[in-house]
Amino acid sequence: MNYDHREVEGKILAGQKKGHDFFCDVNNSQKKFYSLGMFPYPSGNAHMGHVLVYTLSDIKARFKKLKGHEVLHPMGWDAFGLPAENAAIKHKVRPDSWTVSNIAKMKNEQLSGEGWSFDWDKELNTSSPEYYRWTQWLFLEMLKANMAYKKAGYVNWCPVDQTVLANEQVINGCCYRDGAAVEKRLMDQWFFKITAYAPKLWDDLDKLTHWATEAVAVQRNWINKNIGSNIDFKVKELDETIRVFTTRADTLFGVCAVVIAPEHPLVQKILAKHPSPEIKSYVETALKKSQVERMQSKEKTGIKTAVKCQHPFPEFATAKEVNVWIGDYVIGDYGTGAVMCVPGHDTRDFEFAQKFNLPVYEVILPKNHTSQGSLKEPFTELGTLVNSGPYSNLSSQQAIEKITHDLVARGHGEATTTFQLRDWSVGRQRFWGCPIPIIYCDKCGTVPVPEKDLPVVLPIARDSDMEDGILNLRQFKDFINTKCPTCHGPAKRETDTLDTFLCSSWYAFRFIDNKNAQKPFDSARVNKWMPVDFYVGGIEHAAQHMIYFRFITKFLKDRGYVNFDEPVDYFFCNGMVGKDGAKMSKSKGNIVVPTEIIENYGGDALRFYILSDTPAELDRDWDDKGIKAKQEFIKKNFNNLSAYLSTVTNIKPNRGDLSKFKYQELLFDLFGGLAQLEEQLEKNLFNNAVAKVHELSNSLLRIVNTAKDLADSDHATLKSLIEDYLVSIGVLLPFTAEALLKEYFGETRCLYKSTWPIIEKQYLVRDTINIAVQINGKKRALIEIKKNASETEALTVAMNDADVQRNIEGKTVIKKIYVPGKIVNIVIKD
RNA sequence: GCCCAGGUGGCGAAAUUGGCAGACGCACCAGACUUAGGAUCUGGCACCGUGAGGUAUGGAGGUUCAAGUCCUCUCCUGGGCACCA
Repeated sequence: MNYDHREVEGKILAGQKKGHDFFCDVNNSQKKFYSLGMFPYPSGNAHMGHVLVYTLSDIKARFKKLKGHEVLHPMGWDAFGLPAENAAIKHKVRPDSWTVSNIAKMKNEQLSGEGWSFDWDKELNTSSPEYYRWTQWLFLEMLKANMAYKKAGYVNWCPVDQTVLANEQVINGCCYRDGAAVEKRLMDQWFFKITAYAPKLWDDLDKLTHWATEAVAVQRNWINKNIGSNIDFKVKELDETIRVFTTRADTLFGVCAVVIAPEHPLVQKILAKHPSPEIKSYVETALKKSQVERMQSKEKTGIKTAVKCQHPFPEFATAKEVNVWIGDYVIGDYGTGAVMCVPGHDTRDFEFAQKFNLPVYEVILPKNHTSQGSLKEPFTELGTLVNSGPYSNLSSQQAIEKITHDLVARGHGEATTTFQLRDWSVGRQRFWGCPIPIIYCDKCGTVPVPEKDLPVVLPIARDSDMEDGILNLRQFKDFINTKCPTCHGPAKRETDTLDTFLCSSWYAFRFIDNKNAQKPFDSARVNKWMPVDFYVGGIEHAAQHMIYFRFITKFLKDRGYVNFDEPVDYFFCNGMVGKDGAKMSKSKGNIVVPTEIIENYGGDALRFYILSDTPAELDRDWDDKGIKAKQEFIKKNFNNLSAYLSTVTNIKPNRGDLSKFKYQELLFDLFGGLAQLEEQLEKNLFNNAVAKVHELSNSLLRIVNTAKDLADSDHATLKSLIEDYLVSIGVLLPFTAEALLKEYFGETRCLYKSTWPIIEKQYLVRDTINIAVQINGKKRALIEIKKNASETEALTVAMNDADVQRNIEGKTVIKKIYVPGKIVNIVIKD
């Protein structure tokens, strides 16, 4: 047989389609393993990123299956979202047809030749009514728990996509998709109260010990817990209070102004009392400014109001009363949307004060320093208080505690914790998404669609619906006009659809019970199969998807549907696959297409190459020479093993008495190598596993190619060792391994259902070992000693070594160290 | 500014608890077989040095019999967050 990857792989694939090879029995959860790669968006184009992700989930799945686990390795489609809608508008294809044909293309043509062990029985599609019915159910659960609400608020508006964006979709003030500058707009929006879970999401980060550290860091950054104080400044004139948030209550006596955000509710009240065209115009301009503009203008802007507020400790304060300013450097929805301006000890406040000539008070001194009189720049670190009445001379830490305590006593403040995490805006003004199950009735108000009426089915978009280049649920009168579930009078449906991140926030649960028509999933079953044991995906999903996934899990737990806190035990962040030092992209023309690679080199070569050399968590650069070498490695194995195996077809593989086997060295190499391969697969050191397969192959082929005139018993042993080798490397090279097993070993089963070889541990050690002899820490000789050599024996061998003798000649030996089995170190001096 | 990950041959990288630095592969060099080689096989390959030997894991110190690995300081690269009070 001469290796031809098309023939070998084609045969195996053809066999798989007939069988049910990768079926997971979810009722068998005694020893379960859930391996999951983040499911793809069905764009119709599989790329190398997909190849890496699913090869990783597949290696893990195959390995665990051989080790005796019941393995769930499912695949599905994150099928709602903008591209389908854009394609619809551009090419006048129905989004549902576009999606369905892309799924078929990806499933049958693009994601099939890599030898992945997906259980297609568990397939799901988030855009199918069978699935999104339960996404709607989840929305209703949120509503029931008072966790979903609609409010008018400033939202991120993308002028290009004509839609609202979540905070997570705004990158540096621009839309994550098209880079357009995001505007602020006041709109009615549905939100999920994820902030209610901020403390849990924060605290439980400590439980994520098996997550990629950078992913945890991203989450920490995003939730960003700040411990501080809320402090009230009374506005007597308006009988109002401005509450500011600060982490530095110790700087309270350095306040020169209170600055509120343009969005702050008090702005309108101030304007009502003191109408001012200047203020009105400043606020309007600030609100209209996009986030980019607000961030990019380095210069501080602001405007003084006619209103003053009172220091909570007027008796000790230098400024007993300070002006209220409006400044757009204050963020409306962080903290209380108001800050105390302490120019002496905060960089931004300092810039603000410089710009508007506000007084700078020095109230914190660096440790062991005296007053500088006037501050040239803000001192923002902790220190010792000064000019702070009775709090002077306290350390910052002491003062934060004492001042906050005293504020509470006066009713002027409280200790508090603030999170940067904002509520999740889940509504999208988009057609191709999960309809929000809400009906608006003039009589009854906002009425949730009763559960029995789910799903609220998305209407079918016909060509005529897309004529104006717009596709929106508002166009579908039959959809909008409905009856109120409560009073049965005429009513209208919600026309916003749900953020696709909601669809993907619970899909891992549904895989476990994807055909359930009564419930989103069976709780007992999900409790057995979750959390996901191995979750693979890019770091780019560490913020949004992973936060929502965690949030929904915690929410479902509180609602009694699941009994675990965290959905993912092990989160593996794969690196990116680039070419020529750059990200693959159409414009650069450096895209490597997986299907073409499979056609030219084979699926096994692709799998083997994509895991080789670079650790899977790091970015890698595609190299055509690399995959060529892998193809040749596979070919060499296939041809050489075939050549030997075809000469011993009449001999049954049988380990027999290994101690009598002719090639004792092979036993050491093979069992040792397999033990290491096992450990590397366990620890996700995939590039090392590839190297180990190379080593195993080198050892085995050396023997196989020279095996002549052997006794039948030696042939039987060798053949059995080859079988073990094939089963284990089949985790990485399933086609090649399975083809040889079926051809020469009478194997009829799928390789997936085989078992990991038994490793004979007694062959992992040799009778004698080579250890290095160091002199003053430098290697000078290599000696051979018995495995169990005593210290005296080892040192004697070392001291008698010619190289050692030469090096210590004429010197005084001070100390001799023997670390059993490791090293000898002789310390000498002149 | 804050957070995270890294820095080891020409390249991608290996290296249990500190214990022979460079596994495995790419590229390269030499040879064999070939009409041919972008096929295959054999050997070589950190650096300096003819050699003995010396020098090497970003840099500087330290701990230790022994440091890529531990400690202190420092430089550089990549990534994330960011007027978040």
